[in-house]
Amino acid sequence: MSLRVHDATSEMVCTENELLGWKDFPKGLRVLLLDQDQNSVSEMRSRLEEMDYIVYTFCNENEALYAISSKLEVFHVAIVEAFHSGGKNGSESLKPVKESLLSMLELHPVKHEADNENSNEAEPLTSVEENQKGSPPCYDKYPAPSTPQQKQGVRSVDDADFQDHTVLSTEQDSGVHEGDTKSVETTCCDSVAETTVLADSPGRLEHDSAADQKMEDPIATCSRSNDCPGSVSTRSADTNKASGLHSSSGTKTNKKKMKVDWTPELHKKFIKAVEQLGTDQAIPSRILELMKVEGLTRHNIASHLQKFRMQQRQILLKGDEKRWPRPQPRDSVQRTYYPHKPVMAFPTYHSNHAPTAGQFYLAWIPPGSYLNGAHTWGSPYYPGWQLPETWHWKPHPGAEEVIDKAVKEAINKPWLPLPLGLKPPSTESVLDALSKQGISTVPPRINGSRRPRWHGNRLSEVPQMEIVLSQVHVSLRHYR
DNA sequence: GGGGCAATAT
DNA sequence: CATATTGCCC
Repeated sequence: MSLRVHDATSEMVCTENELLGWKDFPKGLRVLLLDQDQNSVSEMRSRLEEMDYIVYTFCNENEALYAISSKLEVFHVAIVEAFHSGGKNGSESLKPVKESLLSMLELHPVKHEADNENSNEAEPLTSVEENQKGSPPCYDKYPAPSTPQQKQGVRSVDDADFQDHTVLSTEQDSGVHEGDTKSVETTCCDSVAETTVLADSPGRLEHDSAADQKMEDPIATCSRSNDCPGSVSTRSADTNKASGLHSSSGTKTNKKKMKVDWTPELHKKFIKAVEQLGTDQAIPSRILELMKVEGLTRHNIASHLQKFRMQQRQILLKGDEKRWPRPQPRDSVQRTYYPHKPVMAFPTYHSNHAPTAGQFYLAWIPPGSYLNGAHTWGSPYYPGWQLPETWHWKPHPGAEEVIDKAVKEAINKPWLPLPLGLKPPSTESVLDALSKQGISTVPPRINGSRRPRWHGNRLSEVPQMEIVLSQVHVSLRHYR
């Protein structure tokens, strides 16, 4: 997916004029609409829907960020209202949103003029600066994948008439390169001449020549700096599994552990595997075998998983933090401009990039999981986990207590560590409650020698599903 | 041995 | 400083 972020500066998310410019986008454009103001959301939504766009509304960044980060939905356009009304300037307050858009949607911010001359990004970025007030950010005229890469980068422009446009754009590989890539490119910093070169299936030879890197290569990214000339790139079909390793037999220089470059493509595979596995099954070893990326070790995945989980948590925390703003340092230049700086993000358009149903896979809690406890598991925010065509996020959680939300968050996302300040219920109380609920399948280990420990907010060494489901019941009582 | 976490390294 | 690696504990 590709999108741009466009900061505008009207109080409302979008003025009449601005909306007019949006009318010519293709039908079915998937719009993420984020605005705290319920009325604005409603109005915007109806307007957009009149234009035959598919609108997903969010009144809280947390949810929007989650939707983005967990890739619940593929959005073409994001219209985001900055929530901070004072203090920070727009770009600062929007940071989490932008960051999420960037990182989770795999946009690659590049310094303004730092156009790396010869490095072909795996996912070329196109950036179009939007200067004209009120006009829709130009749409790149449906750039085809063949479009030569344009100026890359992220622009943040503050012009005099209070337009703060941040235009991000990239092209995501529209093709669903379905699991063909089964090797990981690792890089090491000393000269490793022994590169395993294998011809891949479609008659194309992949090699390590940095100068000859093709941008459509899913995982060929070379470090901009030339300090890593010896990038080992292996590629193989499913059949030859050990093909990448055989070279190590003779060469000792290759023994060194090579740093795994988690390219967006690799990360995508990772995400895919994680999604496919679900929360309780998303463990390194399974992810590893699902990714089928040659050369990737379980440790690599474990590490990446760790980072990924932390990012997930960060996103959630940032969302809550913003809902509970703390006093801003009275510093420096108070922007007397419009306090709200809405952000619009929209993609370059691929006529052949109609989102497919497969992209709507729910990230962490696949539908059909936890069938028994679906009713208890379901969050008010994710009613029924329907297909995105039919569901919409609950517009507004209301003026809920922050603590309540934190609790719900913890319950709904038990795979995440508990937020700071929220302690899990004591093991005893959980066990007690479980037994009172007639859940007798849990204690096999518990009755044994060792007593379960808390990992994050779930018990270990008990059947995951049971404890997770049970905890939904238990926690509601005991957290409060 | 594997998962998770934290320290360490780059 | 972010990210990947390594080590340690269970």
